[in-house]
Amino acid sequence: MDRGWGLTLENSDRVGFFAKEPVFGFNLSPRLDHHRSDGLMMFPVNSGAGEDNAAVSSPPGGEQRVVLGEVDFFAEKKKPVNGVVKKETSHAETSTFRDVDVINTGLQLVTANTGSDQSTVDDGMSPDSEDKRARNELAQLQVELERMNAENQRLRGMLTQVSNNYSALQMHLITLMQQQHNSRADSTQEQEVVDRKSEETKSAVNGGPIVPRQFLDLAPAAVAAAAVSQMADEHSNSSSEERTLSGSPHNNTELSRNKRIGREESPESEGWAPNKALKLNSNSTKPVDQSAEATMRKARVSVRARSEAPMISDGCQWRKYGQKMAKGNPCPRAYYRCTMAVGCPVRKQVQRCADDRTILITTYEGTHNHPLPPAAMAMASTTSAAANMLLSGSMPSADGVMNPNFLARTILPCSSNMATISASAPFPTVTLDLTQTPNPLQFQRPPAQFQVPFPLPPQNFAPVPTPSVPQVFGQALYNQSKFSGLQMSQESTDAAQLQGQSSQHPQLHQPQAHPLFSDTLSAATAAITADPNFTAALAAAISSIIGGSHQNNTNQSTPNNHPNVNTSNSNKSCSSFPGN
DNA sequence: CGTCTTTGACCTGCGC
DNA sequence: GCGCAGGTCAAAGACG
Repeated sequence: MDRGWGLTLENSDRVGFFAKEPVFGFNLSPRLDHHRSDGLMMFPVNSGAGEDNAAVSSPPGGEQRVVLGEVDFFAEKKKPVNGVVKKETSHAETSTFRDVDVINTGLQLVTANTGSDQSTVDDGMSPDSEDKRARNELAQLQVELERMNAENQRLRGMLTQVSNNYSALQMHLITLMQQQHNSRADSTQEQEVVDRKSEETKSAVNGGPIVPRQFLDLAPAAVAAAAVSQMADEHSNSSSEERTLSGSPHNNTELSRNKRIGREESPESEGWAPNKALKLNSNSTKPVDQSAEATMRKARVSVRARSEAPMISDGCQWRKYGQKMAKGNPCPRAYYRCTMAVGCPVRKQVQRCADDRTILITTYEGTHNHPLPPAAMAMASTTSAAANMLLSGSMPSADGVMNPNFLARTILPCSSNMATISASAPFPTVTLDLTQTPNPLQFQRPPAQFQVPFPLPPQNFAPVPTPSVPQVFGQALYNQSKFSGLQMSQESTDAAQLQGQSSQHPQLHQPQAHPLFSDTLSAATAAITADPNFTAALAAAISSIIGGSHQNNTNQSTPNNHPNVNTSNSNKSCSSFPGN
């Protein structure tokens, strides 16, 4: 190496080539401060500007570059033209070294090139040179593509790991909450009996009615279950005091329902095969995950849309398992369960509205426990987001009283005709009405205080089968040719907005007061649905899905026909349960 | 033959 | 306790 090629690492982020003499017509243009005491010249390649570039490769001719990992060397060369050395443009791009091995590899490439006989180097203008240059660039592009693919794989792996960790942490949190809840249950129960007797005595003395108290559901369920049960309790006519004590109807209901759920969804039972043993084992303690699942199943999302079809296509596979005539509705109600995976707990009920039979009411319940096809993801994620937010938002206030208005504002801050929350139903239900005509004045961003400022989950990646990942509603939009771009762009926009709000408005974290608000994934997804633009897109997509197969439906929301979204405090939506 | 739908029976919660 | 209503099961039939 008479030419003195070498590589110098001055420090961790500074690297350059040095040479004793110009090589192959390249003017390495060392800066004065890069001359070394030993006669070598230092050519830093760590600059973003063009003047500090010092990269060499051969053959000369055209723009040459040597790609060393993240490093992109551009040559500043002087090409003889009619005996005049003409300086061509050069510029540097990324020059951040990450791996010395990569640097060494690149160095070998450079030295190998520079070690070739100069006679083999043409003037860079011949067809061979053009072809070679093109091949070089193609090879470089391929290297870059491989590097990007590797990076993509790495990011996907990280995403999967994060999702798994999130699920594990969530389950751990629920378990801890459960243990803490159970540990306090005994002492609390005794204390509540004392308190109750004290209150009864007080009421008897005052002659006033006994005010129903809000008790935590002492059933072995997560706090979320308690909160939702409270919600149901609040709208029940009977006194919660009786239920809190022994043999309360409500707790019997919970136990019975959980018992049924345990029969249907316990890990021991495969799929929907009945499990008589579990059915009879009414005293068995149900696992925490079953309680959580039971809680999730309580929340429902009802979608009203106009359709002549017996069922809207949401991308999932369903199997009908029952049909009943509901009171007050001449149209039968059909019961479906998801058959895309064995044991998927998601069910839906389909029924036509009694008032307007062109309206199809689809009520979703539960969360898919399996990856969803792209066509099903939009529907799934949105309904699950609504359900999750319903559960997360159904937190008692400091005084223990539920506020349904808070729920309505939280889930769909701008919803009025579009979405309502029925807390009086046996299950907390969010109803998305996609049959309304639009009101452009209502398409404004929701009040900031009702937005949940959490970063968005990376839902644009391949679906990761995490049990708690919101999956229920609306992902039929996802990747369906008409709407994939719509939803993805909306999500990214919302992600940026939400993240920005998160950093700029720390007070918006107030809803995190309850542990379930730490469920950032669901909350974030709920925040997406809280965005009127998203709900509009959702409504448009669902309507279009329906309309796509039934072109005769003209009075429905389309991408150009957004439904209304504003606030409603309606406590009694036109749900799919006319009898309620 | 396997899958899906139909449909009557059964279970459970809740109101009276 | 009884009846009603919602929800589910499971056998039977239909279908490809």
